[in-house]
Amino acid sequence: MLEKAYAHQSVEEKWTSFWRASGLFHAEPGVGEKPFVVVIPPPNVTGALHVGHGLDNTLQDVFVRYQRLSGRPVCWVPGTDHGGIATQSVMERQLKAEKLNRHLLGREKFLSRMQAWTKQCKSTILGQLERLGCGLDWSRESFTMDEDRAESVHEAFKILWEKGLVYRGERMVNWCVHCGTALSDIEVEFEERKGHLWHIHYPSADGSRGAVVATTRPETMLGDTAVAVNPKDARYKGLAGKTLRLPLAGREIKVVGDEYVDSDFGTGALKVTPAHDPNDFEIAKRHGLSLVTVISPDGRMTAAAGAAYEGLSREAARDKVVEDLKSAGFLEGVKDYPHSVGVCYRCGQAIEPLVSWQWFVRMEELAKPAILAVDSGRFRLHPESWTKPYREWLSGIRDWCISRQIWWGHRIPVWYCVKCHGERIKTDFHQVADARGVLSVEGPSSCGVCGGSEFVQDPDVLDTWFSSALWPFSVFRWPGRTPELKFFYPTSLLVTGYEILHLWVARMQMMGLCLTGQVPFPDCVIHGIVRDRHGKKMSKSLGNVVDPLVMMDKYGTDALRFSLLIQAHPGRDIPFDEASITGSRNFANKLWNSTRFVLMNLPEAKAYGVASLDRGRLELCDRWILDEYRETIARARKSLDAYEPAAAADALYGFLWDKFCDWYLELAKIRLQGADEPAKDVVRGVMVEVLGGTLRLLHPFMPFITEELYAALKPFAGRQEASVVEAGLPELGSSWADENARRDMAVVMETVSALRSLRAQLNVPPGLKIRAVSAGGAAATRELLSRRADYLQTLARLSEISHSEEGIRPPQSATAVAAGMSFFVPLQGVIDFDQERVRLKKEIAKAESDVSKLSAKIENKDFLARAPQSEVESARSQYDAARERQGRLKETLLLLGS
RNA sequence: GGGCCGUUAGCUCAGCGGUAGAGCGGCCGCCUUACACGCGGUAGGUCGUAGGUUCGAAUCCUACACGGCCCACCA
Repeated sequence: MLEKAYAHQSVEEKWTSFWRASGLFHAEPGVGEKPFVVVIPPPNVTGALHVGHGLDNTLQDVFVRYQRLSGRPVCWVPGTDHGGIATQSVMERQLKAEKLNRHLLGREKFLSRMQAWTKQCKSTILGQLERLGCGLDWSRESFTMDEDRAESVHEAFKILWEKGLVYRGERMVNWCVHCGTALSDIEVEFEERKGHLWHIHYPSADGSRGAVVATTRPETMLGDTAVAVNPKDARYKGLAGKTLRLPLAGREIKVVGDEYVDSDFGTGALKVTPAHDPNDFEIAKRHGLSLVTVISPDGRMTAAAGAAYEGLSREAARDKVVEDLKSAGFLEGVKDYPHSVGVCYRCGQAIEPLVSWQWFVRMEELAKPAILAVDSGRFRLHPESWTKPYREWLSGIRDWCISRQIWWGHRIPVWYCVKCHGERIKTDFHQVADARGVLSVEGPSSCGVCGGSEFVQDPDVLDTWFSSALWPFSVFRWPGRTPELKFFYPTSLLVTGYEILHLWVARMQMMGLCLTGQVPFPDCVIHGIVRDRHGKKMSKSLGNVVDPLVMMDKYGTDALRFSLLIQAHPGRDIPFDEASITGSRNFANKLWNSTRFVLMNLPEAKAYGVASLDRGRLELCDRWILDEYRETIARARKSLDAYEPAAAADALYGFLWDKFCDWYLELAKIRLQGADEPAKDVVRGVMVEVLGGTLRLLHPFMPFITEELYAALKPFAGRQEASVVEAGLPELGSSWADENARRDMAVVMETVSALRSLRAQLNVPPGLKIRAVSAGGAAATRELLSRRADYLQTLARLSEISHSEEGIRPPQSATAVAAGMSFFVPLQGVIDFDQERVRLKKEIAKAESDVSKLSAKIENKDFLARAPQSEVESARSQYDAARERQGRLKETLLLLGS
């Protein structure tokens, strides 16, 4: 016998090890039909999983288990991502705590510490995924930086190199002075920050007035090499071509005319700092201006900034420049000026645009097939509303900077001959123009140009997203023509959050198309972010982070999963509240107890179910629940097929609780507590069928509890499967649809509700059984209620119910009106007639409002003429019912006297 | 500056062309032998605003307002 309440811990442990040993989620290439294949978005090895991972992986598990349940083999590939900058930063923080840094340690030692950390982190993460119940194919665990994946990376780089799609170029890149590396454009986030706009006077070299420029970054003036004005700006007519004297530096700079300058902004004169601003860099190219680099990659001022500033941080230099300008009389004004600042997506520090030599991937050519794929429907996003932003991003794409000046990652497989380039190649790599690299993984033996034999490898590593972009095929050991690749690729579905749509999804599509000629996955489910209960993003600094493990310990994994899933409407963020987990925990308990109830009523192990049901013995509630069950199966399946698990979860929740437990089981008790064995067997058959099927449908959402309960139920269902996922999806043919049962149950339910409401409002003691006399009504309704008097008696707690042909109201009665009938309830001594009058008046008011609304509708000529016939008929019968109800209520009130 | 999404009961959200729903919270009453992680009852919305389409609109269209997000090189 089951415990009284669901105790999740032991159940979870039991089934976790069962699944691991079962091989249920393992597929072998070439065996059977092609499986449903999903690759996990590999979590970074930076620590533990958060609740966002919980959502992402639960969703995948739902789809995977749903497919498995429907009989299709599945292969869900687990793995982790080395995480580049993010992971290196974690390690650097650890080192700092030990008063160390990576340079003190050296590349070798640093990397071996990284490996150790990664190993530990991987096992934590994979363990947590298992704890979440994820049906992963553990035999296929991959890591973006293991040997097989390294081979994929090298091959991808080689193909891109050979196609001329990867190149080394001198560009202005987004530089993070904190992380010490270049970043791609999409790794820069923009934040609105408080700042100032300074107006600085640049006098003319000939002693005339010159120009005033506006800037938010005064420290960069030390690197100015021009001032630009719009040639159409009347104020500055004739200024272009003149020479100005740069304050503090004393250098002479030219004024150039450039259409880029917006005359309406600031003073209309723009200081040009080509080495530290991307727009200025472009202006400089157009006008052949020189570059003066005043900020170095470590964020400090260079010698070129002048002796007074050299070595100062950017921030300190700003203060000093402002002060110096002020005392020298060049500062014309300053005002508060909030503006957006680009910051590093990993550390949040302001990005410094710097010019250096980096590796890039030409994107335009890669994007074209990806655009085609989404336009032709070969690649679909869910919800569909993400298609447009995705498409537009692809069509405006710019080259991707893939080199990173960190150590943790795939080293760029390019080597340089020291003899050809000189010793500088070893130390000053990023400043060496046009270095000619040789593509090689292990290093070439001799230089094709000079025959030299000393080579140095490119010191940089690839952007972590480069290896991520290959993930859907690298996990199957592409470029090897492995059986796995052949069988499992392309994959079936990708599930991920919208925040990495560009960073990851788009790049997988592009790389997949370029390198394998196929869309790596035809469907992509985009989910939202898990936020705190007020809709705020979770962050450590706000202290609103929810730890999924704590939630699992406290409420159970199924409760956590279900509460996330039932809120995971397509593409929407989820406001996470502990209260919603409580609700799901309660649901799990409801499921547990309803199964317990069913089991208590199954005396012997035999194959109960729809197949062995004597249909001739079914009564109203049986036919009704089977009809509802049939509809629920259809709705849940339809929603799951459309990748909308929340709608499916909602349908199942409502069915199990509100229909099966609150109505069916209550009515089932009548026969179960009786002595008619064949009747009991009918109920048992229905209960086992409906509950068993519901457990199966719920399994993708709540895998643990459903395994446990199904295991307990299956001896009574004639089932042998070791796991519920092998049991198949429930099905019920159209012959089980039953409009009559639906209609009749509606009458029963309406009547029961009316009687219960009457009892409660008149404070009839719950334990007291009351008598009811019905009057009026259609013959069919009367017949139904008399046939199913047992339902009314049980659910409304009636001692008896009789019908008065004459419609005589017993004295001292309260009256309920439902289903076109009156129900008189004699309540001598219990009833308070004042209260009864109030209650009736309230009901009359409601009925009157219904009547007037409906009469307006059915008297509307346009409605009658143009609305579909079925609609008109339905409105008419609704009107009749409301009229009838209104009449009965009024009559009753009249009898009571007002 | 573009684009996307949202605005429905006190809170969090479903519904997306036929007289407004759920969960939580509130209130009233119940330990009715599966479940107090429960049961019954009940209050509470002119569905952001203004127009339009339609016999009929929370649901479709157009503006606007207010949130949020994404993209964009405005000092």
